[in-house]
Amino acid sequence: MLSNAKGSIPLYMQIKELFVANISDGRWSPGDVIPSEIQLAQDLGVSQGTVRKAITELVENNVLTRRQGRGTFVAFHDSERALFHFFHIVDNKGHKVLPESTTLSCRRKRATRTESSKLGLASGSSVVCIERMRKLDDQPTLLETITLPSEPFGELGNVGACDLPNMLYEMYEQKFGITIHNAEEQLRAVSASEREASLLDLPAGAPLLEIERIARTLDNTPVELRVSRCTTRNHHYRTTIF
Amino acid sequence: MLSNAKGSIPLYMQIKELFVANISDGRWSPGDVIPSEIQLAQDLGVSQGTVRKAITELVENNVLTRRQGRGTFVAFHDSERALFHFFHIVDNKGHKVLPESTTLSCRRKRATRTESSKLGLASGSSVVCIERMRKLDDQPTLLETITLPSEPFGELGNVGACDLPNMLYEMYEQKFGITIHNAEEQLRAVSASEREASLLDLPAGAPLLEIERIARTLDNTPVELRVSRCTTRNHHYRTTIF
DNA sequence: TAGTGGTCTAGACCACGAG
DNA sequence: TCGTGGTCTAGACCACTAA
Repeated sequence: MLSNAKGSIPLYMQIKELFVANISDGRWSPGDVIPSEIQLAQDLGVSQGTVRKAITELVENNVLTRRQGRGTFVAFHDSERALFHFFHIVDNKGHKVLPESTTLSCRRKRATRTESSKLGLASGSSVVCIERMRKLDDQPTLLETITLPSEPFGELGNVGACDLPNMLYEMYEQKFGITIHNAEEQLRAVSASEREASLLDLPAGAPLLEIERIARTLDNTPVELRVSRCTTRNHHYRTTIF
Repeated sequence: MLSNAKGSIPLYMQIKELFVANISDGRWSPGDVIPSEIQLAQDLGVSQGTVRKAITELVENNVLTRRQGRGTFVAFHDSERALFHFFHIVDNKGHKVLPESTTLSCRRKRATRTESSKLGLASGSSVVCIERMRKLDDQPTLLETITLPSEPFGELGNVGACDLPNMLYEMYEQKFGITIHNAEEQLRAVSASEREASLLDLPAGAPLLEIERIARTLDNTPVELRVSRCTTRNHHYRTTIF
C-alpha cells in the first residue's frame, strides 16, 4: 500500500511505480484505457491532484497518453511512433523517409560474448539473428543485423525470411507483448566490407555510419541489439539536443 | 497583461512566455535568482500553483533550475552542462572524457551560401571562422570548424589563436551574453582528406564521423554552425532515446 | 447529457538552506 | 528562525468526446 509517513517517498512517486508495475506485469496493456483520475484517486485514497501529477510525469516519459474527453491510455507503437521516435535517418532536406525492408536471413545461433553481454544474457545463450537491407527513396541505404534473445523471440528463428514485417517494434508488441520503450545508440564511422559495398552498391571501403542500438523495455531490460550500417550519400542521422 | 478570457491561452502558458521574454531580453540573466513563487503569484495576480506549473515546465526545458530552500535560478553553462549536455563523444567503455583543445586558426571571412543559410544570415555576410583540433585521452580525435556571425562575435576575429578557451559556450555566455539552449545535429560518415588524416594521425581516406551542429539560443535564433570530424577509433557518439 | 481530462484557486504542512 | 521550494488536499469551472 501507499505510505505517507515522514521520511517516505512522495505519494505521486509511489503511484508512478505502481502504474509502471501494472504495465510491466500486463495488468494494463498497450492501447488500454486506464481508470479515470477521480476513480484512481478514490481507489488509492489520495486526491485527484496527486494522481494527476503521477500521470503527468508518465505522459512525459511516453508511458501513458492523455486524450481530453476520452481518458488516459497506455502508450503503444502505432507505426508513426515506432518509426519516427526510433528511426533517425532522414534525407538531406531533413524530410522523414519511409524505409522499405528486405530480409536477407533469419536464423538461430549462439550469442557471441559481446552480444550476450550487451543483452544481459548468459554467454553462449541462444539468440535469433536477423539480417535485412532497407531502401530509402528506392536506394539501398541500410544493412541491419538484429539480435534477439531466443526467450521469448525463439519462434522467429523458424519463420520464413520474407514473413517479417517492416515495422518490427509493432510486431514485438503484438506478437510477444514486448514494448520497446527506450534505447541507447552508439555511432561510429566505419569502412564498408566488400559484401556490404556490393549490397549497398558502393565502392569497397566506402565510409558507412554504424549505429549500434540497445533497445529496452519499460523496466530497462535490454531486448534487442541492432547494428545498422548506413551509407550517408543522400541521407543522414539527425538528432536534437534540448 | 495576462488574460483569462474564455478562448484565451492558459495563464501558465502566458506566464512561461513572459519568463522566456524576461530572459531573452536580459532582464533576467543566467545565474540570477528569480523572485519567489509566492512573490510572482502576487505580482501576476494568479495563484502560486499557476506560477508553479509555468516554472515546472521551464525547469524541464533546462531554462530554469530549482534549488529547494534557496530559490529558482536562470540556468547557465557551468562547464559540467556545457560539456556533457552538448558533447556526445565518449570512450568505448562509455565514459565521458574531457577534451583538450588546440586552436589551429581563427579569422574573419565571408560566409558561403550554405553557411549563411544555415545561420539565417544574408548571403556573403561577414563571419568568424575558428578551426581547432581536440584531443581525447591525449589522442588527436576531433577537427572542428566553427562559424559564428560577426554580429556579435566579430571581435573574436582579432583574437590570437591561442586565446580561445576550451569551453566556448561558457565564453559565449560570459563575453557576449549569448546562452546556447538547444541544437540540432546531423551525422554522416565521410572519408578523411589528406590534411585531416595527417592532423589526426590516420591513413588517408580513413572513415570519419562528421557531426554538423546548428546551435540556437532560447528564442531559436541560430548562432553557431559547428562541423566536427571525428575519428571513431577509440571513441563513439552516444545518444539515448526515451 | 454525463464523464473525461485541463486549468486554476486557496491553503495546509514538510524539507531544506542560510543567517 | 525564516523564507524558499516540494507535496498534498478539496473543490470550482472549462473543453472535449461519446452516447
